[in-house]
Amino acid sequence: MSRPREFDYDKVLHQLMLVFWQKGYKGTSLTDLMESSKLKKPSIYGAYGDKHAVFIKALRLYRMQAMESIQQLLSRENSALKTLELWKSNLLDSDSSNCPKGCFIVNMALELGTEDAEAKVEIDALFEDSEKLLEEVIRRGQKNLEITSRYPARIIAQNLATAQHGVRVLEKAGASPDKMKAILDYSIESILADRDA
Amino acid sequence: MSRPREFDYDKVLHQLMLVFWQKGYKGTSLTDLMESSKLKKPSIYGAYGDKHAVFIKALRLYRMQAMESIQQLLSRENSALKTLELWKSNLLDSDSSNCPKGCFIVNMALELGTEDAEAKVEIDALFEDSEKLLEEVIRRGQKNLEITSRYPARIIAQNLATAQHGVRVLEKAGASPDKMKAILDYSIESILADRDA
DNA sequence: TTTATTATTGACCGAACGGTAATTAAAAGT
DNA sequence: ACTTTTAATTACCGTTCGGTCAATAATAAA
Repeated sequence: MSRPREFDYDKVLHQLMLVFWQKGYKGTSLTDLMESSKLKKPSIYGAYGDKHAVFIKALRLYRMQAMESIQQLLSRENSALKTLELWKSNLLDSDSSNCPKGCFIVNMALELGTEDAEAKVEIDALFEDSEKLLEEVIRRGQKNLEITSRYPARIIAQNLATAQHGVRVLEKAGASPDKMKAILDYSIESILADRDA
Repeated sequence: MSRPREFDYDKVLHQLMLVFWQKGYKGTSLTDLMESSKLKKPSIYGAYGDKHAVFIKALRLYRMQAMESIQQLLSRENSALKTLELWKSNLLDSDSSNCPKGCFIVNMALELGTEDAEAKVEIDALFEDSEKLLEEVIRRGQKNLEITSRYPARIIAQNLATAQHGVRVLEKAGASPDKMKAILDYSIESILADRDA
């Protein structure tokens, strides 16, 4: 018993996310959001809330998509090495794709730090979850003797996650895909098991 | 034959840098700069130029200080391992010190990306120079058989630099010093030579 | 067909933004 | 003492910011 909205809520939220991803939180104005969504201010406000609420919804959407993406990596029952290669390709592909540079969450972690409590929830959640998924991959690889057991899986996973953050920094700063590839190649190669013995 | 300025140019620039470091470029208003420097708007403008010019001067100051700091690490003729330990302590100390979280340059790299050409000069310069200094340390360590020669010094240095960026991300996001220490410990330990043979 | 509810629109708000013109004050050169 | 030059202060400018009010339009329920 009411007028239905004339736009696709999820589709528009995706568009809004892209704007925040590209321009940052403070760098995005309501005018930017209006242009990309082709909605007027009160429509955005009515559907998603104020600027900060839109932003948090955008962060959450990004996190969900990112989580799904990396969970798919693991669900396919590949070897640990193959999974890590897919992880690497994923990082390199996103660089050449048409979406904004870098990881939205990492970008926002550095813009907002720990000041925005709601944003911090999303940031911490993605960081922890992706670290845990990497740990699971490493654990598998250690059981299969693909990956060194010289260090605990957790430590190795922490380091891979940190390397990923670092690569995101380089990506955003305009580093070449070749350089990013070299770094990720090393990150993987240096934890292979056949070095041990 | 003119009136001298009543404040210390360099001291005030340092203060202004801290504001940009803490609040980011877009997050810093002229009012913020006025409060921290205790100067009025036209005084700031007269001495340093407009907001963007102040910002670039602040970035350059930070880069100079950072460069000097890491060059000092190398100039003391320690072993490569000792130098890397100092490098690690440096990263961990800056976390517990009273200056803003994270690396100013990394923060700005992620806020501005490649859009601000003048800022990009400073960002690229610090990234490249710190990578080169790390490469020099690694090269020394390889000659002394302290550090593995399984990979070229340049690759190892790239990876250490990337780990540093990643740690800066974690620091800014509020990670514990313990976690950062664990990651840096691994980064160093995993390139020691006594693993090879 | 009427009524209730909600989406959309256009106009508008006060506040904060970066920046500047005009004035006053202070030093140095003559 | 007087002029010149530059710093500091005050008041102000136009623009953009995020947000909202009032009016209109569209749907579903009665």
